[in-house]
Amino acid sequence: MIKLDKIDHAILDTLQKQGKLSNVELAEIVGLSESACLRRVKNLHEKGVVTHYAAHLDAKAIGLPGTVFVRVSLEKQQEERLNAFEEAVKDVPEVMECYLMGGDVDYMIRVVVKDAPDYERVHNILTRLPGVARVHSSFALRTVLKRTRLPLQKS
Amino acid sequence: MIKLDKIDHAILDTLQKQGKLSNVELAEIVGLSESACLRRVKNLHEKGVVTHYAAHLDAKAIGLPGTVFVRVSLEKQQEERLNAFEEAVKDVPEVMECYLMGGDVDYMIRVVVKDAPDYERVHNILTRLPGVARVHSSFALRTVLKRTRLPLQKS
DNA sequence: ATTGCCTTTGCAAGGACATTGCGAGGCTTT
DNA sequence: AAAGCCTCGCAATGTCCTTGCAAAGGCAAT
Repeated sequence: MIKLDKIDHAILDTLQKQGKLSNVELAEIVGLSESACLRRVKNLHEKGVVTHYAAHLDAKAIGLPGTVFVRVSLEKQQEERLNAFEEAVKDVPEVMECYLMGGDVDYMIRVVVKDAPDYERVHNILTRLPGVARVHSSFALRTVLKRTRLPLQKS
Repeated sequence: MIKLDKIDHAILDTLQKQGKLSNVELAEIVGLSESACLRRVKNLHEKGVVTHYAAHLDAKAIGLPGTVFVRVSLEKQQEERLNAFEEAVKDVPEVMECYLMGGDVDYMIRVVVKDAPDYERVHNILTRLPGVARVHSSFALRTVLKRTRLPLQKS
């Protein structure tokens, strides 16, 4: 794990909130000169702490207001089956997150959709992925909170 | 809903992948002049399609490799109770997502943590939020896929 | 405490970029 | 067909990014 001092934390915390901030503004916020600030940001990239920058869209504005949590159980828990499913699920663009779970369910998936009929389409895709035995869907009625800013405490 | 043409889609799709792209590079990718491209990007901001830009961090690199899905049931489903819980959950920085769910569970929450002991701390916080009756936790064994790029199909 | 080494900083300059105004072209409406 | 509107490309100004270099700070060993 990479050592991060207080200024690094300030940089990361700020860039998580305002990724498009100019370097001069960022430098002023964290209390560094432009060059020193830019070097630290670059370093955080090279060390892999910052993976990438992304514009975030309003899901409603582009016609994808729906969120569905899908729990997928596979037929067998063989290694090759897991890989086949995992590779296949990456090709479904509506799938935003996928986690291998402990407990009675194999995968937890978050899917974005236009509406209920649109989810039927995605549902059919998911049930046909390799190794899938059961698919259990839970619709979200409303998004209460969606955050991209990871908490940066003292490590 | 805002009307988006093919170029808008290209802009959004590109900025979702590479939010730090310079305007000149973006203009070349989408096949526009710099000024025209910049105006469209600005417009997408003003219309609320693009909400903000964010740097994305490697959760492992900053010591938060764990993901826990938490299902929270409230005591009563009164409007005021929902609001109290929702406002309180926003103040828990480890909570990255929170959805009001249909079905037998009230809220679905995704939490990031350092490890199991760290989750105990967060668990205690969550159980003490206003109106909480039951908290059911599911640890993710592994992150298979985490995407920030929403699918932009023909609407 | 002092020396030496290494890291990180601030300053300055050149080059790249963002941002505005202006006129031209295309599309829709009447 | 003509008018109006929207969006485009071009050009110029101001801001920002980016690199080199010398100085200051932190750390370890003596």
